[in-house]
Amino acid sequence: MSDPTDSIQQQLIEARKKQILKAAAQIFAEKGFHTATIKQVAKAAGVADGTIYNYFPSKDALLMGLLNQLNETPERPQHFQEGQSLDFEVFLQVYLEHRMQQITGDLTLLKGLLPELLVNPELQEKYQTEIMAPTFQIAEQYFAQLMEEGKLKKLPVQLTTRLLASSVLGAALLHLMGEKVMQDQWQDVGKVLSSILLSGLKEEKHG
Amino acid sequence: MSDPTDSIQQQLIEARKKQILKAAAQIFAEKGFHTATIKQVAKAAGVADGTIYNYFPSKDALLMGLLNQLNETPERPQHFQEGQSLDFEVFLQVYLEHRMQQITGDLTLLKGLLPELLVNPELQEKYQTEIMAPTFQIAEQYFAQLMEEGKLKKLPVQLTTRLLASSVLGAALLHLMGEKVMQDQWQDVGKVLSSILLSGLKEEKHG
Amino acid sequence: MSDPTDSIQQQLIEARKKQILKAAAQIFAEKGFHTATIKQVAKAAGVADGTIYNYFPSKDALLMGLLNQLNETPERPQHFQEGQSLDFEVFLQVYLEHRMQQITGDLTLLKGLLPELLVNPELQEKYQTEIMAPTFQIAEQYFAQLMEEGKLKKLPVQLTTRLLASSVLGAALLHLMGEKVMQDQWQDVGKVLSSILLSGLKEEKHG
Amino acid sequence: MSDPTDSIQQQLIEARKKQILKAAAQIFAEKGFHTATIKQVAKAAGVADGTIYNYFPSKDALLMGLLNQLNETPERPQHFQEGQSLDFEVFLQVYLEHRMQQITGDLTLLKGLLPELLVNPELQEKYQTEIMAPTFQIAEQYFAQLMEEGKLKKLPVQLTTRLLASSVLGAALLHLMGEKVMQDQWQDVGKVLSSILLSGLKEEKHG
DNA sequence: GATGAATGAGTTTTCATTCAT
DNA sequence: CATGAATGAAAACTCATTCAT
Repeated sequence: MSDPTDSIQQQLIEARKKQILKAAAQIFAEKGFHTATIKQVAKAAGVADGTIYNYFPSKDALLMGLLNQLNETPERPQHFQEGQSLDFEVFLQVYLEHRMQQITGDLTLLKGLLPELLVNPELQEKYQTEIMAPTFQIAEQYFAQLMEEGKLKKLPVQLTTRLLASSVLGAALLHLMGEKVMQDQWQDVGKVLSSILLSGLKEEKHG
Repeated sequence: MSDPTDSIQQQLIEARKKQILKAAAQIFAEKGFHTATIKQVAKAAGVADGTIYNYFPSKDALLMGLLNQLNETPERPQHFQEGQSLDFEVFLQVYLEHRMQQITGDLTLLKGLLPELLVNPELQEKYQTEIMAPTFQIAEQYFAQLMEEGKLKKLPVQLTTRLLASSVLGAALLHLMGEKVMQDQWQDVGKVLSSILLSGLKEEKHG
Repeated sequence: MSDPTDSIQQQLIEARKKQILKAAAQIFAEKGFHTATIKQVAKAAGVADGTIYNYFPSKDALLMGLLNQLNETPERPQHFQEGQSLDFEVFLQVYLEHRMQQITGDLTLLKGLLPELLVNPELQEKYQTEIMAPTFQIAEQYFAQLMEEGKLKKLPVQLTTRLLASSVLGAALLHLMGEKVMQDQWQDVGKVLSSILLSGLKEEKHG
Repeated sequence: MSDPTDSIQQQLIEARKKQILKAAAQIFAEKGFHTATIKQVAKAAGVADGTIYNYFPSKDALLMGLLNQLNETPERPQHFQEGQSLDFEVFLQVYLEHRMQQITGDLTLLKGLLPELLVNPELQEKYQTEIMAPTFQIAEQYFAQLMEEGKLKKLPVQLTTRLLASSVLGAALLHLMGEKVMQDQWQDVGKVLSSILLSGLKEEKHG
């Protein structure tokens, strides 16, 4: 079989990488990518400066590593597939509540990446290809089917999925930017957002 | 009363400040706040490095200055007041289309600020107090009234206004992050978004 | 005419460059290129570390600058031309004595460059093209003519010029490497070398 | 008497040392002493970084080790002794041809040492005492005798031997520095050099 | 004795800021 | 006030050396 020693070595290396990435995520989120220093990350990870370079070739590579980590927990697409058996109304509500909760963690991480994501084309490309595109693709299929079945209004599918994502992303961003109401009532956001997205703001006309 | 020389002096100073801020906005948007250098801003503004420090005490102060500038063109609140005379449906559509168009410029600037906005508490505080709070306050009043009048569903007003802003902000963010669909179909975003926000995604039941 | 201010600026810049190069030559010669630090060069030049980077983009560029400086004092070729009017025997003697004297200064500089010259292809190329090739070209013409005129033996011209240079270079190298005899009797090297090169080591046969 | 185990141990240790020095010679020649890293040497030697430190106390010690190795193959002095039975003219020709061929290998190694040799006094001292001095001493005796016998011109013996060495060293250096002619016609250098050294450049006068 | 991950001192380089002209 | 050369603190990164396994 495979040399078990190798496997253990690999596991140790992976563990160390995760330890460093975790520290990086924390420090980057706290101070922002550029303001954060390798020294700070090293200290947070409990290792020496140089040790980080035994696992990542550069500070930029730490960012990439964080992205890859996001990539390795792609829980999102799965939800859409599970959702296929549910009523859409229920699904959206459940999905958004869960998503809102989850995004807080993700976004603390994203907070460290976002600045670079806006400016660094290489990172942008990676994020688009590896994270956004796959998610949107599955969502599009799901929405297209629902529209086909007459359960949803006929709207431009691609834009609709992006706008759904936008509202979640935007809410999280306001939250990160320190908007008080968004922070105080964060637990209600999923419910209110799903309500708006489902049936709109307008009072429905009666009889 | 006031010494007219002073006034002219003041105007010259203001003009110089604007010239520098304009250059800063451009450079920060292009490269991001940290990657941009004072030298680059100075060159873009057509002045010497040192000159910038005659008008702004530090690089950080340039960011503040940009925020202040945003503050001085508060066209948004006005829209809500104008909207009071329109049908909400029409208003939202018009408002969103206009907002979407305008936000592209704003966000190019915001792209330079956002990183700092996520990380720098002082800046965050300023942005909250001087820009977001006033806008939301007016919007809240407007929405509260519409709900009162039965034109809108009864929803938590504060959260609703934030979510409205969120979807716009999120859309712009996706656009900035290089999302292809959002970029290609940007001109349709306002229409589709207002459609969703008004009457939701769900197919309305027919009698 | 041309703005005299510009000219003064240029002169100041050139003076500063020379000041830094001089310090670099000294420090590189003392400690060798790699062992020398920018801090040491800066200190020797009496400027701050950063100042060096206002004049040279990198430590490597300092080396290049030193080569260029060698290039700007190409006194050697001239000698060959002057030599055309002299008897070769006299010329070689005078030339070597002068060259030996001069090379001590040059080689102190070369001592800083040589290590890199052996290893850095870019530098090597530059040295070949800009310094050696032109010198050899003139020497070749001169020697070819002398051979033509029957004043010198017919030998492969190119190799002969290189070997002439070799013996000077080698002597200087021994000197630099600390060879005692070479150092102690340095003032006689020119004379002995020209004697050997002119009529060889062998005792000439008589009658 | 002596513990045979010790002897085997010693031999193993010596073998390991040679293996490491061989790798060091190669890597130092390729990249130069400072640019080369212990990691690279270790890899080339097929051992771990740390292992090198079981045999040499420091990176500098590797240089010393290489010098010692040169010292252990002192084939040169022997040649002079053999030469005593030959005609000087033949001897010089044969010797130079052989030396030229051999020096290419030596100098590839020297290429790695030279930078340090020019700068590091400790190394310089060692090289002088252990390598150059003995060689020159034998050569001096040989030349002094030839002059005594009237086979060579009376010239300052010490300087003459150094200049002989200089021309060989210089030629090799030009070769290492990438001089094209020297590289292309390397196989002829011995012949031309011996011709010049024997009877000089000047056309001998006839009758 | 062999290993190679961890260390951290030391290096090059950048750039906000100052200040003499 | 404008200028831009000088400054030097601070950052990313390298690598000889150590030492637990």
